[in-house]
Amino acid sequence: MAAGRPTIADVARVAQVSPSTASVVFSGKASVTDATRARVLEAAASLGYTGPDPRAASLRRGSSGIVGVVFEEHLGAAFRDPIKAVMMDGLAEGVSPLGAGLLLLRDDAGISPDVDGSGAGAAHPAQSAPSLRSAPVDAVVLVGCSGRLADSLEAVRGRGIPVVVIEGDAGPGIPRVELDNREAQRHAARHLRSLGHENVVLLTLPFDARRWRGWVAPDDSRVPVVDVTRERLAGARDVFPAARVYAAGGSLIDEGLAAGRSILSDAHNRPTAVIAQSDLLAAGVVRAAEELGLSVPVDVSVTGFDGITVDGFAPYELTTLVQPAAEKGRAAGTIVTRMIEGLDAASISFTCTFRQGNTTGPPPG
Amino acid sequence: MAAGRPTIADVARVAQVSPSTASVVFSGKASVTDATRARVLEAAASLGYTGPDPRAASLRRGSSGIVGVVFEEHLGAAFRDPIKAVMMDGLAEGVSPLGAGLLLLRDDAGISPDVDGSGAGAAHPAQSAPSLRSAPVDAVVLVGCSGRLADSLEAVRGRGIPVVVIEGDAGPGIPRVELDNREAQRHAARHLRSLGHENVVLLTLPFDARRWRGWVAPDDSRVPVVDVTRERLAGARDVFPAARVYAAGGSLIDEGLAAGRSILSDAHNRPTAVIAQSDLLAAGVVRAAEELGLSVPVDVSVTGFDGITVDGFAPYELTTLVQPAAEKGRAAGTIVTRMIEGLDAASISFTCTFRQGNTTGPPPG
DNA sequence: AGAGTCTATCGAATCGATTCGACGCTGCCC
DNA sequence: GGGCAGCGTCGAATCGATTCGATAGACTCT
Repeated sequence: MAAGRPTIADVARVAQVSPSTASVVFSGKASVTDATRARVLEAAASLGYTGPDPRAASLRRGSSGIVGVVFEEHLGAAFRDPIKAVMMDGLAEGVSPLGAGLLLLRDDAGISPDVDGSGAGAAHPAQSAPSLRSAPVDAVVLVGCSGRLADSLEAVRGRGIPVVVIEGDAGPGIPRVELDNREAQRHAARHLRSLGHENVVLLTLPFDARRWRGWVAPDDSRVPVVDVTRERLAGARDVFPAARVYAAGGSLIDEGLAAGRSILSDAHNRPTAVIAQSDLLAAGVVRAAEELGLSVPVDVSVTGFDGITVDGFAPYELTTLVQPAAEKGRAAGTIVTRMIEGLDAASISFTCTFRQGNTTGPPPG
Repeated sequence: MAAGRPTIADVARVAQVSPSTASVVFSGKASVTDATRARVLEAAASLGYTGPDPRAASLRRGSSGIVGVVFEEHLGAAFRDPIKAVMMDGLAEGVSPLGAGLLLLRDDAGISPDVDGSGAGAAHPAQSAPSLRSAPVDAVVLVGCSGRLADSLEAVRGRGIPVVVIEGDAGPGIPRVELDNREAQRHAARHLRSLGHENVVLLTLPFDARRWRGWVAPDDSRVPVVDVTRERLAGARDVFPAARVYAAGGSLIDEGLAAGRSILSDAHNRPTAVIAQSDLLAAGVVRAAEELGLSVPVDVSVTGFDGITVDGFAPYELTTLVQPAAEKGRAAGTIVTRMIEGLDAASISFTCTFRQGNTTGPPPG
């Protein structure tokens, strides 16, 4: 009689109700007599029916309850960044009114869909990467997207799916969740200048996906393609236009430590302050200073960026710019929620809060 | 003419082919004349058709290309654990032959589906949490699941969806990806004993979801409900049955630091070695020792667990048990892939590698 | 008591694509 | 030249649930 899994039609038949009624029992979209409900539930139990097939439901309803989150890097790398982790938490919360799950996607997708047109031979199955195109998402959130995947994005938008970008630019018409990176970094720089610092080094996040590290020569015209790096760098230069620049290979204490050694080891040309573009980098610089027998903030001042709790960094408390990471995620969630509901939503910009810790002070001597 | 988004039928009509042919052009499942393909593609372009609707496709094909990953904690918390982050990377790789994305789900779902039966008044829309039941997944991976959500799990299995558990027990018949936690921890303990240690303290991961911290009295009969904690504890006790036990509130350097202060501060009853259940905890204990003017490994030995690179911990190199985190994830991916293909797959157990660092040595005196 | 208002249930259409078997056509080979 | 193989295309059935409008019956209000 029944082949394969039971369907709601089978349940309806056994319970002697119409499929519509059975459906309603599971969705709760209309009222049903207790007796009817009981009969349907009983029938479902006897058949081993465990609820409506999500695939069929999402086709009919036109929505899947899934929000895609696109990263530009290895998933593992994304999760190791504390800011992104917190942001994901906020995002999960922000989309929860949709009853939505988060679908993780890497940004390397977007290869054109037409496969080999070779006539002869068995066509290879052509492994499809998990792609924006083929994912049943109700909305998409791009995290620091790098601008390629433009075609996938176009396809998604063509399907009428809302898209939001967090800290990045995905072209006109796509709402963004932004941070006042430049203004905030300027604030920290002014703080240092008002303390009397003049010889300052800027320690930046990676300039591009290649993540090379080292001094950036003054005549080097390379501009960071990573938005965050570029904006924070600009903010620091607003105050210290001539400051030397050192690029780190990533946001890690160990990267900051290595960079700090390079930056601070030359006693002749040692800066009195280092402006780091992340708290982890800053923590590394502080470690490097310790190693070299320098005292923070007496011999050298260090500022961070992010406002996270650096695990294992106590009793230091970084002078830093606290960014509302969870709020950023939540806002992205709220925006896509609004867009799904047909309301159109504008970009939103968040502001960092300057927090004075114990890693900055007047320059020595 | 056309209302709403164009469908493949519209494209077919414009291209003057049958829907089946148009479908084939996009899926590549059969061969098509170049001319025909071109006509279809052109028609699609002119209509703004960006490819098949994933919802419809997944209904018909019976699979969505999505693997659900269920965590027992806040998403953010999960990502901050380096082991989980690496494991996710491996998992992403392991499921990539499916062309699958990873759907993040929290474990708090599974509330019964029958909503309020109140007759009067407008029924509240009853926000549905993103749930295992309602997610269009082809397979499910449980990460350290805590055993509730048994009902959701039952529903999923009832639908014939493969389930795998990483480090946990989800009942009989569910394949597991395991680690030789007990054996590995025993190895580390024996290493310490062979060095001559006798007064050892065990610093554990949380016992349960409440995450209380502090000494566990010898007569305390509480058994950790968390598998990992329990097994590693058992392994250490195999060698040091009488060792004192201190539970941490989480796997963090700061937790290890706080615990380390408690454990090491009493000069009268100071252990000569601490067996920590994670590298981050161990790093914290080393920091605590430093703070107290103790030298590691001269005054006190410390072992960790996991084999991660603790950011900012150099030049120390923990004596620890290296677990193949990425392989664990990849194996889970492989298993669900096999199960989806109808092959049945057995549980798999991984082995940790003992790595001698510079944080263990003979006891003082 | 009659008219009006709910309420529970039902039927049938619909969501959009995929797929399998059939069919005609071209070209090859003996 | 006739039969056979193979390839490209088509039709029609199917995946499983949701939802809208209709209907019949029960209840309320004056």
